[in-house]
Amino acid sequence: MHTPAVEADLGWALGSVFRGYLRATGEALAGLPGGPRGYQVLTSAEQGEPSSQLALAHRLGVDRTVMTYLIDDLERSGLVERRPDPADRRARLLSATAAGRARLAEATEALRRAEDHVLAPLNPAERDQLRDLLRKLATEAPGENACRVVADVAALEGGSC
Amino acid sequence: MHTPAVEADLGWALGSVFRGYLRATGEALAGLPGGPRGYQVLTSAEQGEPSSQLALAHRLGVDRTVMTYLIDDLERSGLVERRPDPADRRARLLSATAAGRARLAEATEALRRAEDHVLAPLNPAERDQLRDLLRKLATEAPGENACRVVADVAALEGGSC
DNA sequence: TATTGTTATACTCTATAACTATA
DNA sequence: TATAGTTATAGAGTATAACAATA
Repeated sequence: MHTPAVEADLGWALGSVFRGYLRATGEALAGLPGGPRGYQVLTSAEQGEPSSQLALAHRLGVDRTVMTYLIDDLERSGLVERRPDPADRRARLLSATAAGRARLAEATEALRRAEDHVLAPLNPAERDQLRDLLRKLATEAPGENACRVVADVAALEGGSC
Repeated sequence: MHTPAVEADLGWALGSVFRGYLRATGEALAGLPGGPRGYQVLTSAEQGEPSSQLALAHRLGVDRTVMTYLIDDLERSGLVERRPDPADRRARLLSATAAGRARLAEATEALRRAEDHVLAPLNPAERDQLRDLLRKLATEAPGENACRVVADVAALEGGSC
């Protein structure tokens, strides 16, 4: 065959695209603490979503300790603020500062250009297709959001989480 | 808006899908040295592609030192063999052993089931679409295969690598 | 007793630098 | 001199465990 087997592997393609995305956005988000992850935290903070650090950590697929470090860096840079949640004083409410909102706007624009670069081989219709398919997969993936992450082979073989 | 901003981010979707893929395949390929990466190396070795470790490392997006460790583990498990290339005795030719080919066949089947699990939210047509789009993106990405990986903002802004 | 967040620690993965052997 | 591969070392990123505060 002409196409080597590795190039036909879904995992290879996925990893390859992901690396390309991280490289492009790493340049676009240079200086923003946490890179793409920091951007996502900043986005969430700016939205003022009433989610705890723990809930946000789950959505972003990171450990809660990693979330602490991420927010530490963003707070040190004056982009976000932590306040105790009046309703549950164990939890912290995250909010973006004025500087954070400004930085987010810049980052969003830089990110848009970087994504255009990454998606360059696809035409506009294909780009929309890819975004839709990935979003669908990410939001409806079994075990990712619907269920909690459990490394259970039986569940994997089963079907409904 | 109802859909929180993070879920609309391409990077979030890509990372989320990639994590789900790694988790599912991590279970499917349990015991195979190197996991998905080891599978890709084994695949390449079985194909008998006349590529050096260095060339393979580039295709897989890893450092050449990582490739050494990967092959070390696969060789220790008796799945692949290294032989000096007669044409260039600095280089090594990789080949799969009988055990390696058998293990690859098992792994391929396990991987197929894991991918079905990961792609469960998509219908058959959508799965094909996603595979095609990712493959197109991975093989035609600027700076990934066509050009060498260089962290050059000017090139990024430019267009042709 | 369970949970949120933090800290300290350890581990894994990956990259850097120096080396050998070939070219 | 440059390149393929290896090794040792260092670094980034991540997870584990113990702790404080609160529920």
